[in-house]
Amino acid sequence: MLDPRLFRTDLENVKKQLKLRSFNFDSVAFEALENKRKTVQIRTQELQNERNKRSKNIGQAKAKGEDIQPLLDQVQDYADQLNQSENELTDIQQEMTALMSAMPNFLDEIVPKGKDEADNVEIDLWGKIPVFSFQAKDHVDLGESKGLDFEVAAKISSARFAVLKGALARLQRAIIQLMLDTHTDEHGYSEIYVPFLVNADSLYGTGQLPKFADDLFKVDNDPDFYLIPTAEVPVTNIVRDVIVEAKDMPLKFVCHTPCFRSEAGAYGRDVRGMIRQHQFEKVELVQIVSAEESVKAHEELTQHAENILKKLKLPYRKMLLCAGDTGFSSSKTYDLEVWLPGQEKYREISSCSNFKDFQARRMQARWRNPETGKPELVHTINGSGLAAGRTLIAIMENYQDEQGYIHIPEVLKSYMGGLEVI
RNA sequence: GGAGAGGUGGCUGAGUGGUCGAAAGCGGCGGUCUUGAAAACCGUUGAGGGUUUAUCCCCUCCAAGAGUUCGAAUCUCUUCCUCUCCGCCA
Repeated sequence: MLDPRLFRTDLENVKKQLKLRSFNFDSVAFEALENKRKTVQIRTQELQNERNKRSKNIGQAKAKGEDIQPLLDQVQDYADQLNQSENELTDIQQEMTALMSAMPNFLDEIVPKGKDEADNVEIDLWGKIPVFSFQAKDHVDLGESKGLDFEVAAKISSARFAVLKGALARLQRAIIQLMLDTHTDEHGYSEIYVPFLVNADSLYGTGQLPKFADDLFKVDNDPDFYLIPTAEVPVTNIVRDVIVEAKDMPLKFVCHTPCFRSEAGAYGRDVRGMIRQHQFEKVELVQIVSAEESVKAHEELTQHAENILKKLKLPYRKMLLCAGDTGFSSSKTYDLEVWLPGQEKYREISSCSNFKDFQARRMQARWRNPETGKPELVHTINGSGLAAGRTLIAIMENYQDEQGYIHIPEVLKSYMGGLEVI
């Protein structure tokens, strides 16, 4: 959520910022609503004040044993007026909140213009793309004889699910272990385990609701639960409605969870293989920091994700997303894209975003700044470190040999019980 | 799932219709005293919002929502959560 004060003090800038995101903002209608809000709120509060004063008078008169009937008569006509005014105010406030909840975050000024992923800017390139003396296979062909099974998954569930058996299942687990160990032991994160079903408030807090309900799996319950699309949701919401003490800042969490996405808008995209699934494993990094620290923390968190790719010796590039490709809640996002020999393309394996105070305002997540003694909104930052399913694909494809074997990367061997080749 | 007890400020905890945003204690902050510190004493100490240049002032918030009332932390209803016992269970 954007700061409501911006709408009152600098509406022109709001218009300009939202236009950068191609968000159609009717500022004239908004301003009219805002003016109405002001009038109604002032009137409501005056009426409330009047009611409070008169009620106190009645209380005092009664305490003295005076006749309160004349006072009661006076106050009669207030109830209706006040009630009407309060209802009107509530309606206006709800309308404004609904409007503002649907507005995307402001982009960081460094974010390049552009409409889709073709306009993203490469800012770093790491590793050597492997050159094979044979036709490289993709993970589907490589996995066929090794326990990567889409048919069984389709039978048990549906398309866009995968079953992993034997060494491949273990390899995915090894990848997750490596990530968790690296982030806790070397990057200073605390590991955390969280629920995979969350309530609507949590999804509102991180910005998936109300706008992106179609991307989520909803579980019929009263009240409804949703399967998490990313660990970002439960982990970030830890600080919802919390004022974090300065001594506990920054908060750094690493969390492994499965992620569930309906992929409603992705019919026909990436239908082959396990690039795009309804369920996948991910290790997520989340930082809760002060506004002052947030730029630095975002850079660092992205590097933490990059370190995993480096350890696995997987070639990747780092992209700064353009305006059109940056997510709703984010002000600035780096995508890490790993090289997939089977597709001869770089594909997203991590997305690291700085949400600034956008999620924090929705969540009322604050920290107490010792300099002012006052609660201030935190900044939230998160990124995949990394998506484990896609990491598995990347390893399969980059570490293949002519016979179709997959070699285990050096750093994973200790997690694989000595297994060198699958 | 059944029965019972509860949810009050950073924490403990009082408050069953009328200046209660809320006693008291602890903690925090400021001060007196001290070479310094502790102890003692004094003062201060929630969040959000409106208005304002600012102060003042005003509104809202005692799990959440609805209701009764001139007036609700206090009464009624619904929901959620926590604890205890029983049942079931990895």
